[in-house]
Amino acid sequence: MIVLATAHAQLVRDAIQAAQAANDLPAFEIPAFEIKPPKRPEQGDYAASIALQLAKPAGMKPLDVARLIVYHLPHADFVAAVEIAPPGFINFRLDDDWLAQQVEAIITAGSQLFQLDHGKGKRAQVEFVSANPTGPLHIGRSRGAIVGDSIARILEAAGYAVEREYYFNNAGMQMQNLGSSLRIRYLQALGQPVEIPEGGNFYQGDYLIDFARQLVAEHGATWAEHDWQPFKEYAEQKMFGNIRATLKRIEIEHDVFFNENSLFDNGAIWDVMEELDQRGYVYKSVEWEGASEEEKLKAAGKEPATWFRCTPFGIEKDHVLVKSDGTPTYTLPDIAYHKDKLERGFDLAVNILGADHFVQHQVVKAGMQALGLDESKIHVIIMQFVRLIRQGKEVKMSTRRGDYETLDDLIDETSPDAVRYLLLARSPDSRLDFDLDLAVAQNNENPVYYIQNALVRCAGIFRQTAEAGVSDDAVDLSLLGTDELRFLRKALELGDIIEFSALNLEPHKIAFYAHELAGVFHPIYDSVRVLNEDVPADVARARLRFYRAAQVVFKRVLRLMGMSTPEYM
RNA sequence: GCGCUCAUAGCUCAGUGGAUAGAGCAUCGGUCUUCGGAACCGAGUGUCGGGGGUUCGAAUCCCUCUGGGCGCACCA
Repeated sequence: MIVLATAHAQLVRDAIQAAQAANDLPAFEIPAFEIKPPKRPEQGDYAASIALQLAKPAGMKPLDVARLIVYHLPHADFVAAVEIAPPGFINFRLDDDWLAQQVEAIITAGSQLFQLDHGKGKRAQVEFVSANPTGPLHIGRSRGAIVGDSIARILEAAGYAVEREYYFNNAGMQMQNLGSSLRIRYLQALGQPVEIPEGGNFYQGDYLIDFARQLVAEHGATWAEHDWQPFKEYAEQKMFGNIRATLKRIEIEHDVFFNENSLFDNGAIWDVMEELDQRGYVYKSVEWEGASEEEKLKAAGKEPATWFRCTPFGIEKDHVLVKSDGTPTYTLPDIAYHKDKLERGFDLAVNILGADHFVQHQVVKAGMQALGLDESKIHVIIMQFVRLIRQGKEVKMSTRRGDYETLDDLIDETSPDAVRYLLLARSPDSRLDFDLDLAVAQNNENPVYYIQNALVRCAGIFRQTAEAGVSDDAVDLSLLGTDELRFLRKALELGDIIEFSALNLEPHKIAFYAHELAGVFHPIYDSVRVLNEDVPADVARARLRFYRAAQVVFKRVLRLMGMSTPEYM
């Protein structure tokens, strides 16, 4: 099937070139331009403002440019009429017969509807979640999880071979604290009078009490003399099981779990260090080169550390690669990790990060440039935070203490579909308030139900018509009315939406589109009946066929968002 | 203080150079009594945070001010 916005744009581009070849228009480079459905129906189905843009380079009036473009426009079967509107808009109208025939094209495409070849032969990687296994996933991670997986789905629809990756760290102090915390819970489970110290870096969550009970059930008291290490390993394994199970509930499964530690084991971080050094981006000092007097005073007396000179790449200050005690910071393996990504040959590597990691990603990109790598393949989506609202008040979240809201809790309270939709339906740039009461509400304020109800209504028609023996074989699609054609226009926009979302990595467009599509569907459902004595048999059959196509479109859209496609609710 | 980001209808938000700025919810009025009413139809609402600039054209780009959020570690 064709993507209409792109197809129209190609017609216009061909027309401009033809006009230039005929010397009707002077030679100039054709600028990037957009063709999209206009706001008002009287302005056609697709509209272009290119003639206005070209007025200056062409040295002509916009209206004259528009006339020339229209004159040279090649024929296309999907175009019924082209109109010029002052001051120079070109408005296209879709052909009704062609539109009606798209019912068959949609049904044939099925679950592969608007499967594009934009990324054909290309490999994309999306890295998301990437939470260290120190506790269950909490709400703060959930938005990135949904957005990351949705981007992966859209890239797949655009034709990319996509890998979902989870980057984690199972070494370091945090994990040691986790092991120590579990050890105390274990001793408690054995009845020993030990307490988790207040205020320390211990994990208070109840999940460790559960793990401790399981540990006692499996090993009895035999671990009582062990230090934190085996406890850490046990906790880590359990935690990952927990995290993966949670993610699976919202239809997220990663292909690769990348352990940061492997970059230490194979020496990759030291290779990167050496290369950065050779290129002149490493130095040893107690403070960074541009340090203020105040900073120098603070650093006085410290042992020298190893710094990454990243200010040449527009970063405000240099960052430490290796601490004075000889251990690397997070920055060094992170640079090595992204180098590894690029060397694995991905054409596109998308990284979903929280707003607090903004500077860190800049440093990593600087690292890529310093290494002479093509950092343009790395795309970072910075997400603003999610705020949880209950009864109009913010619910405070904390990973360390036990009183936080986990993603599991959220799914239990609402539903996987509500979580997927509500966390997706917002631009990543804006902060997201997740209103628990609204998400729990089973009423029409919740867009999830409005969208899925369209599918349920289709299923209802199919059940009833099957009983009544109405067939939709070999129907005459020209019997479809203007309402059905209106829905088809909107349905065909899905191609534009997928292409745009994939190109700009903006998955929230799909969520808004889904709601709009449902908004076009429901009024039609009311007026365009199949089983009604006033409806002639051949019209009923054509309409039934139409609803089959509608179901295909809704299913495709819901699956692109990782949502279920119910037949009953 | 510096960097990033956000500010659009009563509320939650779309809209990133084009035509008269749009949805949903809420509010008010109506349909209907059902191929699933979790529905449909109709009505009103805007100093696009303020100011300046670029442009034939700005919610959109630039500057500036105000007000939120997030960063500005030898943490990850």
